[in-house]
Amino acid sequence: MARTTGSDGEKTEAAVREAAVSLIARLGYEAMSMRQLAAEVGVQAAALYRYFPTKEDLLFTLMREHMEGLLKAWEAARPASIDPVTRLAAYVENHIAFHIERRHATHVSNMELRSLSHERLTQILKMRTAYEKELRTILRDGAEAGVFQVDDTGLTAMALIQMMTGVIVWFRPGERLSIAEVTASYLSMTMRLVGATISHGTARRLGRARDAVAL
Amino acid sequence: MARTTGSDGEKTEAAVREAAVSLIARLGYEAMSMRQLAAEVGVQAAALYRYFPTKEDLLFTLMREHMEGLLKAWEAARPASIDPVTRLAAYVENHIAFHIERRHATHVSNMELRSLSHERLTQILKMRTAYEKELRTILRDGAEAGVFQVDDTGLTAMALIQMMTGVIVWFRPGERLSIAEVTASYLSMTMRLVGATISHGTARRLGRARDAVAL
DNA sequence: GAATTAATTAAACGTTCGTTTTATTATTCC
DNA sequence: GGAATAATAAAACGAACGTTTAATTAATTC
Repeated sequence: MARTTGSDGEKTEAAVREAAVSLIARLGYEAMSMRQLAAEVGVQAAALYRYFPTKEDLLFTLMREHMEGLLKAWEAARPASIDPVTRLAAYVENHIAFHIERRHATHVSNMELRSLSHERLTQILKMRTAYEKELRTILRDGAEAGVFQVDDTGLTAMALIQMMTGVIVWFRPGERLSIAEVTASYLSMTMRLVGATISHGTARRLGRARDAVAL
Repeated sequence: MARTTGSDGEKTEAAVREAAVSLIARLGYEAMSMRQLAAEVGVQAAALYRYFPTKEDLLFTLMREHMEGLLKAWEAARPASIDPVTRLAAYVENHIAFHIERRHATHVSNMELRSLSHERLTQILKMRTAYEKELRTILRDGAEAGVFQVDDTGLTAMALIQMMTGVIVWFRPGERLSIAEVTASYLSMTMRLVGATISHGTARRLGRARDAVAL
């Protein structure tokens, strides 16, 4: 047989991406076979090669789009304010919301880096570094303004990112805690960790987050 | 050919473990072939099967011994004191020291869980849970004694563990920061994160840690 | 120093892998 | 409605995989 009734390139490609993220997150990139992926999509393995020339191209595409999405999400969420506390709060909220919504894709982007070619690894790491630099800038500005107590900006940024991203390891939607509760907790942990001096405006802001949890 | 001059089972087994940890950490469990591992040890692939009946047995052995080592290290480091701040400081110091010294093995134990059979996964997770429970107990005791300000003991424990273990992702010995500096920074971040009330004795203890960094 | 045991090599087994080739059918275009 | 094109199936390719079997040699035992 050959082309099947109702088949459509765009639909198939979208289905491949979705199935690939889920399968790679569950089994790992090396452990997932192209035949397994094809079966999940309901297609023959050869059909996958119409959309992605190699298995690694598929992986890279998933990772690149995940990182591009993360950078775009932060661009959209980045506040106009220059207040470091406000900016840090926005960064934390955006980071947690983005990663909880994309648990599988985050898993893939964090765990399968070693399966990329050197050149592509560099591309992904460049995007990641740019994203992390945003946090370091916020921390440095806050430290210089005297509203944060931070020993080492780089170390603190890494610690915060590991802590926040780690939420995808244990968080399961619909269990004990809601996304809003988790976000509020991570926000207050972050602010304490950086020794944030709470201004009047900030206190009102954090108070609102806490009220939301109480609902 | 067959048995080689000077060959010895114990030496070979130790070499296999060592090479396996390093190769799996670098390439991933699925991506590492038994032939590759054998070549690294300087032996034929079939020789590996004298020590580990299957590839998965090898992985499981590495993970189990890593987790057993972690639990034993904490048993040895656990202070007699009932003061939550002292206990938390000991937990953080032990955790970071243990994981920095075993970066590769930690990588393997954290990243390759999905390659274990269900039964063996359960065994490893049981050990991990027992270890994490120690931290939750410290946090709960501290919260009940009023020396820690912690919203949610479980969530805080996970956040701290992710933050601390994450050190192996970016830390490289011999670069900008020493192990002592990193440990001291993580200790103070932890204490701020849990909102620790610093007593006189604790202040002296943390002060000593800070002095060590200044060396 | 012969017999036994431990450690290893060399070769092979069947399976699965990523990928390519070729053929076939559905859809689109004019 | 015929031609062109897009989307797929089916089958095959060579390579690599984990593992097993059989043979061989070093070390140990008595």
